[in-house]
Amino acid sequence: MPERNTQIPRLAVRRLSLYLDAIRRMRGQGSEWISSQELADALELTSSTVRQDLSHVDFSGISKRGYEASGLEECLAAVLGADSEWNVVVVGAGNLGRALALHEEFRRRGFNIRAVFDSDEAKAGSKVGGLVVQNIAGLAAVTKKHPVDVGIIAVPAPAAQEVADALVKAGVRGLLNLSPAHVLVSEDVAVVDARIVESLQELAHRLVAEK
Amino acid sequence: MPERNTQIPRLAVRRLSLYLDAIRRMRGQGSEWISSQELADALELTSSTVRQDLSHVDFSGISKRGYEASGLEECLAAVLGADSEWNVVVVGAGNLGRALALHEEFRRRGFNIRAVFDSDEAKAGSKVGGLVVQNIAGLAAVTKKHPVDVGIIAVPAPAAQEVADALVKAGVRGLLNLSPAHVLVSEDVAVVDARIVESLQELAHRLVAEK
DNA sequence: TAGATTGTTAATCGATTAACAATC
DNA sequence: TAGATTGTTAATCGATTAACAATC
Repeated sequence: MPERNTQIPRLAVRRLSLYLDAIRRMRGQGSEWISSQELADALELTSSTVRQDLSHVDFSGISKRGYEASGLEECLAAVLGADSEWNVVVVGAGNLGRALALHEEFRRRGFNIRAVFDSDEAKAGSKVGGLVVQNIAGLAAVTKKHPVDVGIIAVPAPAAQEVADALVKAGVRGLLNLSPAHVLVSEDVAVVDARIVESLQELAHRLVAEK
Repeated sequence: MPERNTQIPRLAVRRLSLYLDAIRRMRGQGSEWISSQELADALELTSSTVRQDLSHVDFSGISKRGYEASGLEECLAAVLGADSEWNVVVVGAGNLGRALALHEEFRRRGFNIRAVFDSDEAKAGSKVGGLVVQNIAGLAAVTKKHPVDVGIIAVPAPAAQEVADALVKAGVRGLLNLSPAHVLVSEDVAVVDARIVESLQELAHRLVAEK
């Protein structure tokens, strides 16, 4: 059962996700007990950071042994919603949007792509895996029929804000923004920016600075 | 001319990239002078943060007017390497790898995809845009002929480390890791993790926590 | 038991924000 | 000139790390 009253720091949440992955991998290799030091080594963190992070979830380790792997996995999965199924729509049926809609890793983790939208009439009707690309105008009708948890914004920067507005208006409360644009939303909506272009630019900066 | 002696904090570098984008957009709308407050408003930051960040680059604003837009754009582009052309290879010719290889936004920003690799013999020979997918074994030969600045890791998590090793061995000094795995590299190599899956998981967490 | 590892407090470090003199 | 905005210092805030008593 996750702690409900205190909210977990954003950066800690990110790491909990990494711990969950690492624990699953270690369990696959036969580990039944995992120490904060082992997790730290796998992710290049300090054991202190790991223990601080885990103090935010309601699962206790045991002195001398560490954390019982399957219990911690279950607890982290619950805190992160990784034990649930999520309904996701992708807006933008370009290369990136189609790739994400087909991304096996998402489905494996419970993120189920239910629909793909595009504003381009020429794209409407084309297939992405088992789904038919729909005109963005049909978004509200879809969310009305089946609640959508997350909307992935995979359109060029200039269109990102209007797509965000449309998703929010349709009742979607979680947005993953893959465009480089900053989108403004009301505060009851969660936005995470993927910042792929900025990541490349950060690499370029480091390569420039190195010289 | 960028400051060379003091290194810019990682989070500030990320924001410089956002400022550059915002400035270009504002210039496109006719702005010739831009204040720290305008940039802050566009990105939901404080003007104080913007001024602190800009103090890391060698470009002065002017009291009462703000920053001269074209000059600041040029300066930020230089600091970030956004005024250069970069040679990029993609490893992994799955949905995501192919999408990134074809991503127009990258080319527009000077990140030129020079080759696409995959370990799957069945994929070798297939086309991705104008490029032919090559077997990963040919990586070193390619980097020997033309220096590669950045390698994009677009393979499933279990293969990420060996791909990173291969890229580093081939002399690539910047890695963009799109897999959820943590990769270990020597310290003269820059790695940026895209963390797309973790971003979705963070959204799921917020939706769980909200209830 | 002896020793390893947790959980937690306190210290450190770094990033953000506030404040304001300088100045155009 | 008067007022707006920078550049920078100091204060605050938050995140990471160190340290260690508790304990299995």
